[in-house]
Amino acid sequence: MTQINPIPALKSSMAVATPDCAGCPIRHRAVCAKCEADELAQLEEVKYYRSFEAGQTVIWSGDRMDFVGSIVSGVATLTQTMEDGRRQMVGLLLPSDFVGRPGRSGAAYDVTATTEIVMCCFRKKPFEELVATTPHIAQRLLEMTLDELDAAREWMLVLGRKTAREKIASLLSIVARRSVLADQASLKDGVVFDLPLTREAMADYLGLTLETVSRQVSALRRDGVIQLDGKRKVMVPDMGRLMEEAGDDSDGGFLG
Amino acid sequence: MTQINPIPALKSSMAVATPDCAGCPIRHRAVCAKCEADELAQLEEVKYYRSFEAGQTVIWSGDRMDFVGSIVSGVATLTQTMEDGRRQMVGLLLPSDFVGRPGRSGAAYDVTATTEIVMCCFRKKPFEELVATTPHIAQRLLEMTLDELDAAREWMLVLGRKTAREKIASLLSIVARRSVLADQASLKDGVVFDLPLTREAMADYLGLTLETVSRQVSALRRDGVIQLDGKRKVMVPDMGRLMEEAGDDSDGGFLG
DNA sequence: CGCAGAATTGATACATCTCAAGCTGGGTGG
DNA sequence: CCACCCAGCTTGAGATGTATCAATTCTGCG
Repeated sequence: MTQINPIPALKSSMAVATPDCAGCPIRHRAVCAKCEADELAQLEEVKYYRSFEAGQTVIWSGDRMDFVGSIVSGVATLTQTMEDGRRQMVGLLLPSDFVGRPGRSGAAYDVTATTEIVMCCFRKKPFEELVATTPHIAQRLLEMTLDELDAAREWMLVLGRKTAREKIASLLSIVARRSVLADQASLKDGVVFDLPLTREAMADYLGLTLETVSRQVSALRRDGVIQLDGKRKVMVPDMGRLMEEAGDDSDGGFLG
Repeated sequence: MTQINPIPALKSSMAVATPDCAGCPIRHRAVCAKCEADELAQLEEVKYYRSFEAGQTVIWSGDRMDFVGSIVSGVATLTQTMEDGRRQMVGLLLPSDFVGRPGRSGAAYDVTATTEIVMCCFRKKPFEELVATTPHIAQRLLEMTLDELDAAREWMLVLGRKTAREKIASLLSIVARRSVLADQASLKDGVVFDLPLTREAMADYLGLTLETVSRQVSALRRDGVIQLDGKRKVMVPDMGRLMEEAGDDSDGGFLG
């Protein structure tokens, strides 16, 4: 089903087409961020690129996983599904995020590409050995896992205690902040970014129905908190206002 | 406010009164689980015990943290609070769980003792150095963080998609499983354990109001899924039944 | 152009929240 | 020793936010 492209056939982005760590767009933020040249060389021996189309499933929960890796470009999601079909997204994977758990054989969640994505994969066994022998990799992996844990806990507050409107505002606010970090967006007087999620995906993330998501997005637009351009582009004229709507303290260290 | 007891004054448990790693009840499950004798010796140099009474706050969110550590006995909680007072519990800390984040100066959450607890604390600075130089500690910390991340993600499903009744059943089921692991409970035909949480704390964990928690606990008792003995002791005659009520797949690998 | 997937909007149902009384049990002081 | 007290808990009745069911209306694309 999932075809393997050791050297990915990319449509547009040539930057990733050359699988050389030096020019990698996520070099300084991914699991390899702390690596020295020799350590990178070791990683390059067990690495390969793989791309997935929008909508494609990267791994099914429970499947054997023979690789771990980083998102190089695009957006993927981590979801959990109950027997009766109820679904909850438990992670939003953006460029530089890590996929997979060293030391576990099977995938714990469904991983799905929501846009076309390119992944930098490492064969699992040798990568685990590198984690054990290369402190720079182990340290970075710990840092990233701790960050993910914080993000998951922030999300628990969103899911457990926030209203539908606050949930939408929280999601937009988080994606906006990460977009600015990745410099994929501009900050001028406002912030503009792509939100590559359908209403249904947003609902799965927020523990809502897609109808409620639609209503609340419309309400935020009516109230001037956000502007929409087409289906995917979001403009936030005033980040402070958005974060107020999210129920977060004033600026959360984002501005100033 | 928080008094320091380098050698804790314990009422009953003499096992912990001697701060010697060899006889430590969490020796094989805590952050030190993988350490060799020499590594333990290094840890012992920067470790001290500290105890907190039930209800006492261990750390306030935002406070400077000069230590990290393990829960030796008792139960503590990690909570997040919004400006308007809404609260969400984001972690339940049981014996062997780790408190604090290496590499961060301030606490991100409120940590509160819900029973009397004993902590094995490590001075933060030297502990961070040990993490950097002792792979066995760094590896174990990564393992534990990954486990916590999984737990947080499981909790996201509970918060986002489960009904009030399923939420209660999920909480009981999780505490029951951990109690069995810690052998603090018996399994015979059923499972018995202490639930050291008030209705309000349960509500904060589950994203419910305390009234809804009370109603659903009563309903589960009426339906014979659980039995209560006093305010804290819970009996589960049939774990499979409880897990069905939680919406989890049949036995989740717990039985058989 | 016209189709299909995605999004919006409306009307109603229902689970949980909110507000408000009581209850219970363990500790305390008269 | 018993009455009181109080935090924690239970129960009830009504309010409300979100889900559910059901049409439409967009939007991109073949």
